[in-house]
Amino acid sequence: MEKIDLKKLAKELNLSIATVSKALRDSWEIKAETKQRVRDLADKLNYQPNPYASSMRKRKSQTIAVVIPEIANNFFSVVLDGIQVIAEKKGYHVLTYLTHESYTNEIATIKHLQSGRVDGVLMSLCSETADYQHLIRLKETGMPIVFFDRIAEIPDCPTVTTDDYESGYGATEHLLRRHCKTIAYLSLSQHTSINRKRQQGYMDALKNSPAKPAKNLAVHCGDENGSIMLAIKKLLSKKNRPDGIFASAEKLAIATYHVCNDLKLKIPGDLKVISFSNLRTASLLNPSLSTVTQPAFEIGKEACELLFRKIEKKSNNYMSEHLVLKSSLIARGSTGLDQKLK
Amino acid sequence: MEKIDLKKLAKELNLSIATVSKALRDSWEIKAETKQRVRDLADKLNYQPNPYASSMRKRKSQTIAVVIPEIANNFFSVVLDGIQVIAEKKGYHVLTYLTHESYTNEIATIKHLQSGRVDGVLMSLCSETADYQHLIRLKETGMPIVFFDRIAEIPDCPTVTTDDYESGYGATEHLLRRHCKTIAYLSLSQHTSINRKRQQGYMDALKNSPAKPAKNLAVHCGDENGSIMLAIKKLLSKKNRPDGIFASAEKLAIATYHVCNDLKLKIPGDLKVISFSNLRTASLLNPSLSTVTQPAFEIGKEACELLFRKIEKKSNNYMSEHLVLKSSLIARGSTGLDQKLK
DNA sequence: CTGAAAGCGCTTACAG
DNA sequence: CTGAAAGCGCTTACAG
Repeated sequence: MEKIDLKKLAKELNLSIATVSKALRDSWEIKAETKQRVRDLADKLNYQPNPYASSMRKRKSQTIAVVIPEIANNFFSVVLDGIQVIAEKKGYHVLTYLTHESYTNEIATIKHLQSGRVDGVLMSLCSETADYQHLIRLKETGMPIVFFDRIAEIPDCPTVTTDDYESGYGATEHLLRRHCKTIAYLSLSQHTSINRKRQQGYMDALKNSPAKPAKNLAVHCGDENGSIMLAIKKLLSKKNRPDGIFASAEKLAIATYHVCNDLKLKIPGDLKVISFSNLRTASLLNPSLSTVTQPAFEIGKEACELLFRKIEKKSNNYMSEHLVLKSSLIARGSTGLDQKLK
Repeated sequence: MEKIDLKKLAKELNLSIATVSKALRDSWEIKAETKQRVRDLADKLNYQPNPYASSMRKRKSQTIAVVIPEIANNFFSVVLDGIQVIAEKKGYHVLTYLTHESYTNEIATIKHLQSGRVDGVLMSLCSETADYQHLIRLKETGMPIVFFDRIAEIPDCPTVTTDDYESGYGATEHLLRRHCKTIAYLSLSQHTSINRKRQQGYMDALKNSPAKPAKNLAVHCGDENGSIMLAIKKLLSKKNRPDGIFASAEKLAIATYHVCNDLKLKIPGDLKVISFSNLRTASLLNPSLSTVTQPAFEIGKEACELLFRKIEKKSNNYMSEHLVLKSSLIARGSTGLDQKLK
């Protein structure tokens, strides 16, 4: 089956390429009858316009890029789902790039994105990223960029985040109410803006607590499974170990469960656990896991909608928007509250 | 910051566009000194070639499409991870399309893919797909297609699957050994080839069983969460309810856990459960879930590698390859085996 | 209402 | 070793 293009349609119809092109785009310049003939043949021969030719001519690619640290992750895969829904509605295509939490990868990807392959970028920083020069450079080429969750604060770049300070405060308060005296805040990396906010919420909640817990324990475990297990094992093996864990990422909670199994520590008896998490099985774990859950699907949708707003009124140098969505705290068995919530 | 293209580089360097282009592609026609000058300026000005212009000229897009039913799913998101790893290594870009289990969406996506937007397609069928005409048409345009997991059997299209018959047999045998008398095989949809194989394995295992379980119970629950819960609730409310569940998809097992909570049925006491699943938290569930786990990451990698082999020797009409990877059965608490496996 | 022509930013066969 | 020219498949301002 040969590839069919405008030229072939034109020849077959005894029309010029220009006329066929206009007919297919439903131009008012073309009379109805001609449009019909053209469309009929295009349908019959299953004509699909070459997107790259149009892209070049129109200088827009109908494509956006999503740059995320990883994909095999409940949070990011659901965000992506939300993004895809909006992009599809707009007739846009979605290219995905994974940085695998590596700054070097992130730089290479962002640099490539200056090529004009996409009309806009949706992005969540990798944990190593502390410097935003590569992103500022991309932005300065006129590329619309919207950050979500792990954001960079760059002028004119809209962001979608969740109420990280409040969630951090709330989760800590929850542990305090559950009578924890020593609460460890676990995070993967200390550099992200999110982490700063969550940890600040945690610290403020401790400060305001009448109970005055003994210590402010913040442990940065790194990003690798090995280092995470090790850090948590070390933490929980001490004789003055914490009696509460506030995990800022799902994998830290999972690792905590495993370590508790190994060390024969009982959750919630010996240790109460609450975690930022989008696990769909949180309520089925043993014990069910108390979570702070971010609205991942909405984050994806909102971020994508902000991006399209930015793409569509590119010239308009309007204020950038910063959307903050609410996470929800769901108390379950790991903090001693095993009422069956639906 | 203005967009920089070959023309600008050429002007700046007092060279022709052709020379600059060749220098950047390291052509032997260009002398070393010129190459250096060109590269230096390109680096300095952060030149990125317009990919769509090259694509058009070279008639390849350096892009592949991944068409999957959903993304917010442990299996598919890990497969995608594997695909991305290989694609990135090859310098290819990855477009993702979700069919959301809808045949209509699948047809529209596949039709679009005839446009030349991508050089190859990696695909897992949606559950509604029973007719392959749209795929055959795409293949006949010369598009390399590799199917994984939910495959279509189409000449010249390589496939990557797992040993579904054997896994179905093995999981059923496992339930029989755990003294189940009536085993329900739960699936989302009955049309997929995978399902046929798994179910065949299940039925043969029952047939060969000395125990002769009372019934051959295969329940097709549909794809929506509502219909799934309903079907399972109905099944487990009967007084001659099954004492074993073999779930061919993770969400069926999760629904089963929820229904058991509602109906106060104990797993594994009243009901034993084993499920195809890529849940990373299977071992932490209450009770831990016995699983048949597919090597999702490898599936993605292998499928992507097959695709590149196909893309690279397009002319060569070689035999299509059919790769079958092994799933692993991990017995846990939900079938009464709670030894802590690591 | 239709068509010739220029051009999007590249690559490559060919001439010099 | 360098460059002029054609062309990838479209779109669009312009002429008729």
